[in-house]
Amino acid sequence: MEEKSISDIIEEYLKQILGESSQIEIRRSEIANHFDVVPSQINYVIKTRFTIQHGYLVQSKRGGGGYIRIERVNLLDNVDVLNSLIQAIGDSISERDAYDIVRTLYDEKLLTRREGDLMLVALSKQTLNVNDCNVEARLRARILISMLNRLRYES
Amino acid sequence: MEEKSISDIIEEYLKQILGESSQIEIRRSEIANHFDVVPSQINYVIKTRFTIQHGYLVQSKRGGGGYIRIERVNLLDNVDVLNSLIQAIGDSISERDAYDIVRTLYDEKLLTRREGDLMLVALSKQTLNVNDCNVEARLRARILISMLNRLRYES
DNA sequence: TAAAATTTGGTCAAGATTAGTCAAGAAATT
DNA sequence: AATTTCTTGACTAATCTTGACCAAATTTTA
Repeated sequence: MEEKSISDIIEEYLKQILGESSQIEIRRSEIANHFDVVPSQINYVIKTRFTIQHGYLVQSKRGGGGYIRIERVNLLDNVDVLNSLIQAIGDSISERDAYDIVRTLYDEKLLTRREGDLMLVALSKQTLNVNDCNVEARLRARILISMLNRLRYES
Repeated sequence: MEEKSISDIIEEYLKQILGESSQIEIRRSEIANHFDVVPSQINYVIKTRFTIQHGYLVQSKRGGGGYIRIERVNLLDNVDVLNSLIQAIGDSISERDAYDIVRTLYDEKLLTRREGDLMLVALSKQTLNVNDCNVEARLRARILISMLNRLRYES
């Protein structure tokens, strides 16, 4: 609510800019300077909050004129994006990453809250309750991909 | 009658704040400090008094900027139906029986078509893909029961 | 043009900050 | 007296912050 971490604030800032155009290019050091953090914190924010699971593609370039480009994408509409998402899932996915994907679909209004919650409880560690974490993650991947494919065909 | 425990007092305090907005975010250490108890007592209060059976959803985040979020939800009045279904499922259920339950809920208009389909793909033999049939049936039961529990409340 | 210098972003690990778990003992209730 | 509930704290886990070191691209210089 009130005491947000600086990472949360940087996330909001970037998303606010992204609200105006669907793609932005930033200079890492500028953002870091603006929020008075070390440059690698920007990498941390991007790595934890702007993944494909969240519905973002990120590209970057080093050297003079370097940049970090963040692009907002649609997970289900675009076949390429959906494929890269399924590729990112692979045959195994953590509870956290699965949660992020469902959350993104909900944010994009592709799921109702009830549908999203039904998916989340089916993917939760508590429900799956498998001793072996690898087995659990593989099972979660199968369930999630099955559900995504169902959504894909029905939309 | 008797003295209130400190857990009761913390419960009242949280519910009072929840009376103003249907969702609150607290910092565990702040509440613990305010009532002069160890932090884990807050977990105890939440675990015993803010369960889904009581009509609350709880989420949390650790690390800097961490929080515990408590949300009040509206319990629906079809709880009895769901309870008896959960009873009937027990700790194991076949694909066929699970299908029938979902179908029944759909016919009773407790599920939309999409919700029902999402449940079915998550419960199918093909998705679960577990060698041992008993293990599979127990896993299916856990998933179905978790989903039915989600249907107990709205929004 | 090739090497060197400069300018950018990337990785990783240690430390800090927050919440979660569990079990033992105390207190209350039956 | 037995059982249940509450309280406490040691240990665990997740997340965030920082900085040293690495890699790539461009620009400058020999």
